[in-house]
Amino acid sequence: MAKHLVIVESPAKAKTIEKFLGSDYEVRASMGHIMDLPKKGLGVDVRHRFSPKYTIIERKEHLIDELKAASKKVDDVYLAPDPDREGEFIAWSLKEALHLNAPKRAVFNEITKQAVRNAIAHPRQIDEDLFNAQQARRVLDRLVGYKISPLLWRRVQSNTSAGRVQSVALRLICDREVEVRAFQPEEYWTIAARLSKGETPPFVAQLFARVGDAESATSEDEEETTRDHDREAHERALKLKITNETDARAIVAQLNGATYKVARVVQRDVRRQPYLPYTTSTLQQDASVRLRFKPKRTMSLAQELYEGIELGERGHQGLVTYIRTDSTRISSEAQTAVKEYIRAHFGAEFVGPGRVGRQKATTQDAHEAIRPTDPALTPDIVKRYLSPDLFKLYQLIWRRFVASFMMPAVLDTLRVDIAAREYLFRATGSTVKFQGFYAVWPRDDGDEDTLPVLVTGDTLQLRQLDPRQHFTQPPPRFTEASLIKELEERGIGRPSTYVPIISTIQDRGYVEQQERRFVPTWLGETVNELMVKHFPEIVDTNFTADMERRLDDVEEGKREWTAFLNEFYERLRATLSEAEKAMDKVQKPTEELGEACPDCGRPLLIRMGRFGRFISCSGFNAAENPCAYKRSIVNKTGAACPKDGGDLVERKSRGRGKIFFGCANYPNCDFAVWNRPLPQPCPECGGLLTQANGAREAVCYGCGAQVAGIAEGAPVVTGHRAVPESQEPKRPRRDATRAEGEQAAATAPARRPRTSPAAKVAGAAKTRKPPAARKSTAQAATTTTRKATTTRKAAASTTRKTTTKAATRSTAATPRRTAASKTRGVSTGVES
DNA sequence: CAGTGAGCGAGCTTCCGCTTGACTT
Repeated sequence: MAKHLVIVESPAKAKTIEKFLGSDYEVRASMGHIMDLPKKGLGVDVRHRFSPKYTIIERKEHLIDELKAASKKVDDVYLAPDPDREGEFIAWSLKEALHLNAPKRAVFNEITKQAVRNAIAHPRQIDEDLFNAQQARRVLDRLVGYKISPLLWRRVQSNTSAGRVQSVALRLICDREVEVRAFQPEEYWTIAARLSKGETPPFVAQLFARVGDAESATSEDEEETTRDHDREAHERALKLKITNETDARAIVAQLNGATYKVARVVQRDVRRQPYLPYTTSTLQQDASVRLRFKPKRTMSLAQELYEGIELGERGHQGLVTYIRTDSTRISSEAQTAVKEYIRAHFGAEFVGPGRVGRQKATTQDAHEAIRPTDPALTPDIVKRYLSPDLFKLYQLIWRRFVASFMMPAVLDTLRVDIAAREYLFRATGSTVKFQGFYAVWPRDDGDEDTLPVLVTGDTLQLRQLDPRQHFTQPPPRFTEASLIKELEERGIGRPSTYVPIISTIQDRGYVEQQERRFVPTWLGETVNELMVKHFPEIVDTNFTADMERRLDDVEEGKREWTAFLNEFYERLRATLSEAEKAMDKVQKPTEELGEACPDCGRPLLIRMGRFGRFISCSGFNAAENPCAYKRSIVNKTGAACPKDGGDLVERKSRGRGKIFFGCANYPNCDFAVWNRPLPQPCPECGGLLTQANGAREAVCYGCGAQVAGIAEGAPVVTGHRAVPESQEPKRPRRDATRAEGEQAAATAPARRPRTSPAAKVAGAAKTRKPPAARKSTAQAATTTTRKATTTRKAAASTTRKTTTKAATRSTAATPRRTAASKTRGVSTGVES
């Protein structure tokens, strides 16, 4: 019989800890919060020190009864929720709900035997200040959400909401949309030269400067002593900007007969540091980019890895540590284990120091980074027990962690400037001199581009000059992953809320996804404008960071939580009453369609409805002879209905608004599918093809044939979506090339200065180079992977931008319940 | 898996953060 009861938050954690503590301890889970403010009503007495009314969370009663019963059977109870604000509140809640007399508070921020035993051996009391900081956070969020939302209901529409986090997320998306709309593409040209030295394979150099423009070329000595950003600034000054075809052709003409001479060769060793282990946010981002998992999918897979997998004879085992964390910290036990693993499998020279991530103001550090629980469980070992997607995610986490404790990679890089008349070309190349963490982690693009051996004064042969037109690109709209990244960097939201935030702004109808990117709706823009105008403090992107600073003071006992709230609420009350007066009721916009109603002849209108825009008769409200004619604005797919040959059109389901595809002749024809129908017929049976696997392949609705490469060979031509999702090109932000059929530049780097549209000079040359340094031949070879260099059709990057708006929109009949005979399918040019 | 608008007036909506299943789309 157990003598002690330990309560933690997560059941998986409970299982692990029970093993550490032995049979005297029973370990149970609270499953997160058990008490909260009531769902209905404010639940806060703003006139009496913000006194909160806490209630047991629905569906938690039964659990609490169980815990209560368990607590009666033991000598003492250890409250061991996470060591952060929320955890302290859960501990307090448990004390209240279970009517505990003198519970002990145990805290550990890593799940290791030593840390857990130590925590149980040295319990403390519930920390009043930490608990108060949570109350302050909770009450502030309640006040913001439950005070502002009702104003929106009255002035905009029902079921809308505002909040400290969601309103900023919406604002980021709206601000970006403004930038995208205001963006003016600028033309620029690059000129690449294919050069060779004697018989060696040719390489590519990019034109980057005109010597005559500079006072003098930088000497090599200066070069080496100048800091990188100074040098870049200098080079920008030299940099040649070609803005039109005439100039480009003129330069090409001059360069065609020129002599190409190596003017300068700079050889340097460059160290590439490994990345830090994953936090929730970085895992979501990386899984999105590398595996194309949505954050929601990533979390659900990660949860499975965390809860444990049946590993044959090894039994049930949790494969990764806790998955909702903001920390890159690694327990010393795990550090020892991974270093030992690296030493044994790669050699001592591969063992690195491990990097320490910077702590941000908002970091709570309650858990370790996301890492494999045991580095010896390699992806290869566990592969047979995992589904393909689970395996991919585990492999990503495993590699990232092991890499983070390996040595930096050392690159032997070469930068070669080539003079031709007064122009300078540049080629860069690099070879891996020491693999370091590249032994387990895919290397970055460009780290293996090589050049022939070149010496100053060498004369080179020009093989080809390649002038190319480009246009600067607008900043990209947010994806789920890039929005999470932005929020995380600003300290907005928590690991457990990144995914729900995305759901919220979609469920409210504030934003929609187009080609995986967020576009605000009319409602979203309207709500955002009202928030920016009337509640600028709340939607200020620094609001949360400021709040956190003040909460720190509360945690440290330097400030009363009620004083903090008082100060905030005074301002909120003032802005609320101001907004109440100044905020007008929003009128939903309507516009003339420019077409007569087929029923009564009055003009048709485009109205804003609950589900977006639709067409209705302006005589809807007429005193005499009112007319209820209406129809939807629909997108055609270009495919025909296999039942009756009607157009298959995009529809939105009720509720969540998930898109499906139905026959335009509904309800006379009820054909509908989830997958997007493709215009081209099945090559096997001539039946209806539908997109599958994110457009990588197609499946025939008729005969079930799977067709690969459909998307590659023949793009969807409905005009609505020229570039299917999975083909969406990764491209440098402002550097899409227009040359059709040519290879685009390397895949987009994570960060590129937005201000510099000039072509990237580096990383263009690809020929063999006699290895300056022999590559390390560690056993790593088997686990080494190479990041596939994605070369995509450059055409795609421009089509995406130019054709998405030139969609073939047409209307199709929407039946009226009363008079189905009046349905019509008329093509209109409805576009904003 | 197929809605939508005005006005009447009732009654409803809403926040963020911590955890998993038990529910049907």
